[in-house]
Amino acid sequence: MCDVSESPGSECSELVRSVCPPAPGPEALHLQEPSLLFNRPSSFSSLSPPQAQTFFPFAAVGGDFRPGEVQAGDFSQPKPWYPFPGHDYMGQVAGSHPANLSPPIAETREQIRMAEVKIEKEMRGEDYGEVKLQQPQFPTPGASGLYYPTPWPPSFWPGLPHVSAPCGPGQAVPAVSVSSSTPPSSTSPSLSPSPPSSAFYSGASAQLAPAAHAHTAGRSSGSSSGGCSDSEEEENLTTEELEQFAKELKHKRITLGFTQADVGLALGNLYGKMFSQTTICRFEALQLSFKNMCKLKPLLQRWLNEAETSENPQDMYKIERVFVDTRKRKRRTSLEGSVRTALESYFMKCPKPNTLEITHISDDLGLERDVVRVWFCNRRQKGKRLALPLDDETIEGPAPWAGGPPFQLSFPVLTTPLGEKWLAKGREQDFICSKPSYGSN
DNA sequence: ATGCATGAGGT
DNA sequence: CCTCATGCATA
Repeated sequence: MCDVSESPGSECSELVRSVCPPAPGPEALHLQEPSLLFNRPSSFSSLSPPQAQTFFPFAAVGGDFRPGEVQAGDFSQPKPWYPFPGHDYMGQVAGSHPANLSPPIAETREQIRMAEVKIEKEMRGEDYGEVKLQQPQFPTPGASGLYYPTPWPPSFWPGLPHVSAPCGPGQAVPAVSVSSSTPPSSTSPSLSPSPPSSAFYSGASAQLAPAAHAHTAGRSSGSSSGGCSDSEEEENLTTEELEQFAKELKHKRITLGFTQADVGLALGNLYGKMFSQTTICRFEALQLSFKNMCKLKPLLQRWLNEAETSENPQDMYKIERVFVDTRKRKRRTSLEGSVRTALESYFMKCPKPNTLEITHISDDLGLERDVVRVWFCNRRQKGKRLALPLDDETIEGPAPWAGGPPFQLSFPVLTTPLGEKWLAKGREQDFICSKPSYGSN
């Protein structure tokens, strides 16, 4: 297939051009019922009943494409080639100012490392030196949603072949390079009553270290939970196992009164590798790559085990961890709805624009090139991890965005969220933006 | 919960 | 420049 890069400036550019009207009014979305766009086998609907799982090939999860929230108002320009409903973007106001006030205290090994190794590079004129306090969240036993009835449909495809060796050699998370030191400033501004914050990096890290390289590579038969003797047993987990575990994790976490952030911190406290609320959230929501899920599962499993057996998990896991990141992060760009729409349009036409195209787009929309580039990267990433249920096309035809849909799946569509994401992921499907041959196939 | 960003590791 | 893992900031 052809990759954009191979046909530079050709189709993509044109597409882009056609897709994008002059800067001001790029919104050109044609709202359609996703269901009309793709023929989803009936199995689909039957499988994802209550939660109206969207079969939307793209981020059905939130922000972007929410089939249900399509606002017809905005996009009045019918663009037949645009197969997706416009996502709505709630008034996102960019009025954030990172006001920071606490003295910088680098604590995370990452942060520390970065701080020294990296020093902000490009801050356009206005940079916002922001220091962030990672404020621990209190265990709000109900806050995050006490219950999650999510009846996930049983996934019916066995272990994904392509992901058999999930935790590939690729990027193992360096278990914990926490090693050295940087003694945490054991300040405990938060709630935890007991954490020996020192234990944070020191001991714990060691445990994981091996994991990093351990990667139980191969696909032996997976012992899904206790498998690897080593620290990590991410072997060949099946999607079912992961799904189940994620559910279990969430349930127990909530039951125990922990927030996602708590868990993330706990992992750091216990095993040296800390994670953010975001990551835990994505894990529970199965929004991580299969490989990533496999990698994290063992850690979470351990946390869970400990949390369950511990009499006073609260103490053990709630560790205050407040650090300040000295790094300066570029202020988060808040793209306007119309701009986003335009980007989406471009994306549909060409998910992988080349340099020139990116420049063109950024120009057209009046955005920084980098913003556009990153946007596309993120969009692609999202597209991969979320959905793409019918990636059959990937195999037999043009990418969904390249052409028109109605594909007939040769096998039951994956209905579980996991399946969709992971399948897509496992296939490593690549985007193709050169052929605007709609309906080809 | 998720949008935009960073950075490591690959090509 | 990309992918991927991950996280800050924010809706």
